[in-house]
Amino acid sequence: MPKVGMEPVRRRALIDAAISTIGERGGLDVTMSQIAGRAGVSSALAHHYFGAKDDLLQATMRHLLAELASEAREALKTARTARDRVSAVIAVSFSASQFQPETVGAWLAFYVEAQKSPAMRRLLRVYARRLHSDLMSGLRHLLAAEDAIVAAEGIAALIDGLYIRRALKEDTPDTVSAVRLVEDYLETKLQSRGT
Amino acid sequence: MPKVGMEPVRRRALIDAAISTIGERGGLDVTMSQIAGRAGVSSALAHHYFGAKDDLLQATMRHLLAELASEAREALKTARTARDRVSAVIAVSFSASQFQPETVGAWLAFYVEAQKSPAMRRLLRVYARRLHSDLMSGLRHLLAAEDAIVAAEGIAALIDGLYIRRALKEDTPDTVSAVRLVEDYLETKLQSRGT
DNA sequence: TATTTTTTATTGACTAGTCAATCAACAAAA
DNA sequence: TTTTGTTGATTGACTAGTCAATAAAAAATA
Repeated sequence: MPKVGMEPVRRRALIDAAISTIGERGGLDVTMSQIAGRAGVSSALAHHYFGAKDDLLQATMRHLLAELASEAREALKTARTARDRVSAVIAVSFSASQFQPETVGAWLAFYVEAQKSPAMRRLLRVYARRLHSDLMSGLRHLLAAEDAIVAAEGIAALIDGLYIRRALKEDTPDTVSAVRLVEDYLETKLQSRGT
Repeated sequence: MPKVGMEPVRRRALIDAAISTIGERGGLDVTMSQIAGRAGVSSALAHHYFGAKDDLLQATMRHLLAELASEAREALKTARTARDRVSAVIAVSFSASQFQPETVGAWLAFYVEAQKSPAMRRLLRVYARRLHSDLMSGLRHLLAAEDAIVAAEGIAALIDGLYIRRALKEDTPDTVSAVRLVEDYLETKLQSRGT
C-alpha cells in the first residue's frame, strides 16, 4: 500500500531499528535484513534509501550524536551558574534516554568501529570535542586553567568508563550511582582548589 | 618439515597473531585465515589446534587476562606501603606491554563481544573483580570503608575510560599523562580524607 | 640394526552457509 | 504516463569448518 512521502518515515524507522538491533545484539555485525525486518520493511528498501550498509550505520551514529547534542543544548540553556553547567553536562550523559542499555551498547559498538573507519572516528572526535568544551564552559570559572583541563579530561574519561561498565550489564551501575560517582569526583576537585 | 612438539609453539603463535590482527583491524570480525596467515600457518591448522574460531578467541582473551594478572602480581610483590600498592595497580594498567594500541584495541573488541557472549562476559568479570580487590588491598588502609569503595570504582572507571580513548588513537593520551590523571584523582581523594 | 607401524604436524581442496548489493517487476499515487 | 514506494529472487563474494592425503618423527617390532 504505497503512500507518498514515506522517505522520512522509513529513514527514521530504519535508524531506530538499527540502534535497537545493534544495542540488543551488541555489535555492528548485524545484517541489513535484521534491521530492515525490525523496521517492518524489506532489506532491499533499506538499500534503496541508504545505499550501502555503511551509509546506514553512519547515519545511525550521526543520529545518536545529534540527539545527545540536542539534549545537552537544552540542559545548558536552563543552567544558571557555572557549577550548574557542569552538572548539567554530567546529567545529560546519564539521562534516561542516553543511558539505556541498548543505546549504550550501540555507542560502544561505534567506538570499536571507529578503530577501523576514519569516518566514524571523525564523528566521535566531534563528540569528544563538544563534551570537552561543554565541560570547560563551566569549569573555566571554577578552577585555574590547568586544573580545569585536567578535571574535564577526568570527567570525560569517567563517563566513558561508566558507559563501558553499563554496556556489560549485570552488576550494572545505575544512573544514580554513576552520576554520584562523577559528581563526587568533581566535588573533590573543587574542594582541593588552591592546594 | 614437521617437527614434533609444535603444539605449544603454534598455540602461542596463533594467540599472538590473533591479538595483533584484532588490534590492528579493530574488531573481532577477523577471519581465521588472517590470523593463521599472520602466524605463518594454514587456517586448517588453526582449527586443528583450537577447534572453533570462538575457542581461539576465548583462549586469546584468557591469555590477555593472564598476562595482566601476572604483571599485577609481580608489581604488588615489591610494593611496601598501602599507598604503593594502589600506585602499582595503576602503573600496571598503563604499563608499556598493556597500553600498546594493538593490545588496547583487542581489549576493547573483547568488551564489545562480551555483550553477546556470556563466556566472554564471565572472563571480563573476573578481571573487574580482581582489579577491584587489588585496588582495595591498598585503599582499605588509606580511606574509610565507604570512601575506599568509591575510590576503587572511580579508579577502575577512569582506567577503562582512558583505555577507550587510547584505542581511538590520534590525540592519544600517552602512558605518562594517563597515569598522572589517575594518580591525581587518587591524590585528591586522599587529601579530602575526613571532609 | 633394519623394518614396519603409529603418532604428530600440516595443508589444499571442498562444502555449506551467510549476506551485501542489484534488479526486474509490480502497485498506487500524481 | 510518469514518479514514488516496495519487494522477491538472484548473484557474487566470502568464510567457518571438514576431510582426505602427505610427510616426517617416534615407537614398536623383527
